[in-house]
Amino acid sequence: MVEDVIKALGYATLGSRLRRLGEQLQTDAQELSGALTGQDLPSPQNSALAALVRNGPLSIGDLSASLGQSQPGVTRMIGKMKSADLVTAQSDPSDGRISKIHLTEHGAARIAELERLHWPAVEQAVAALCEGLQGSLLEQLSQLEDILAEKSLKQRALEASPKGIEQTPLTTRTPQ
Amino acid sequence: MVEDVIKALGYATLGSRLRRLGEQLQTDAQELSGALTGQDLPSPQNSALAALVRNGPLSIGDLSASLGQSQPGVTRMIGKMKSADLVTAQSDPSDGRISKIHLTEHGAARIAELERLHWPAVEQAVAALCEGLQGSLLEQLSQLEDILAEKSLKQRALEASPKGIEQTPLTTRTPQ
DNA sequence: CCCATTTAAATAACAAGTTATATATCATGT
DNA sequence: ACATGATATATAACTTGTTATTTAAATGGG
Repeated sequence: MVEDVIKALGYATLGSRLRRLGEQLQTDAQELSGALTGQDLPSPQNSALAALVRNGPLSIGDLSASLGQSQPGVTRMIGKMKSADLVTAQSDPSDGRISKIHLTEHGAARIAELERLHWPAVEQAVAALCEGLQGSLLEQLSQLEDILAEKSLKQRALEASPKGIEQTPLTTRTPQ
Repeated sequence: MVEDVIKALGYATLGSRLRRLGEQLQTDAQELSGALTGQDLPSPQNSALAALVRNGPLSIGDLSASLGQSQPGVTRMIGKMKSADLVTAQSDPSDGRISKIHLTEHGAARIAELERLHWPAVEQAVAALCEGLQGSLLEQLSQLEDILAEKSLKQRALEASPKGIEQTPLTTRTPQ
């Protein structure tokens, strides 16, 4: 058994640790979603859909700010979402540089499904995961890592509520 | 002003949020390190060097477990570190499949510098950042995001201790 | 009115992670 | 002792993030 260096170094490697845990959570959440809806939506596209349904059509720049990631990254993601017929771009009549991203009918339908099945389930499962966390950030991260290592998010969620999961509409939620 | 969707959605997008914050912290820490040592070491290679100086020569597999990332990822990173003359590979005499990764003289020297300047500074700066965090995981993350947005890790660290920063050797630290 | 600057998005090149698969060596059972 | 299976690493292809640069459109000063 080798030690977990990232964990052992504490604050010196907090960035790597957050990133590592975040990647795992994203993967786990996507798996859970796949099990629930039968379809697979890449995790970053989830947030983009949420941004659009919450705020209406947005420019690439607004999406970039809203998701907290670089403009070229958003441009590429939107390109994929266009190919998947989730969104379309319409250039702004009052400013030709701006490309407003709209949901397609298919995209809106997909969101309805996500709101019914995916989003509340993931939120509930992750909230349950975090329920008992206590102490400093490092301590809470260790607890979270241990919990996740023991049993996957998907397993937990499916055991906790194998059938329907009630919904809280994402559109009306306020930032915390 | 557009809202921060990842933040607004709370537990539903915790994975993305951890990842995003982790990436920022890694970048910030690398910048701080650059300012202190004049050299730039990619953040993941830092952890690999730490693993090697703490545990001695390790196989690719051990490194993979120790860093908590996939074997092919480690193989590629070690390839870059070989090119940078930080490590060398020696195949294990008792098992030809195993490739033991050793520090080069240059790698060891580099680590000595990191132990003197980089690692304690980053640890101290990040610890200071996290000092006042309170509440649930989401609350602590929000606080951390706000603190970092206000002033970069590098700025803080250089202001707090513009000259020398005392060291606590990484090799003798115990996992928390 | 036109040139210079600014701004929005697109493109290119790179980094660092992933999974799936191939290759090479070791271990084992008959 | 050799064929079979297991294990360690390497390779390939992909994802998703980044920065730097290019292109196209809008704005503003002279």
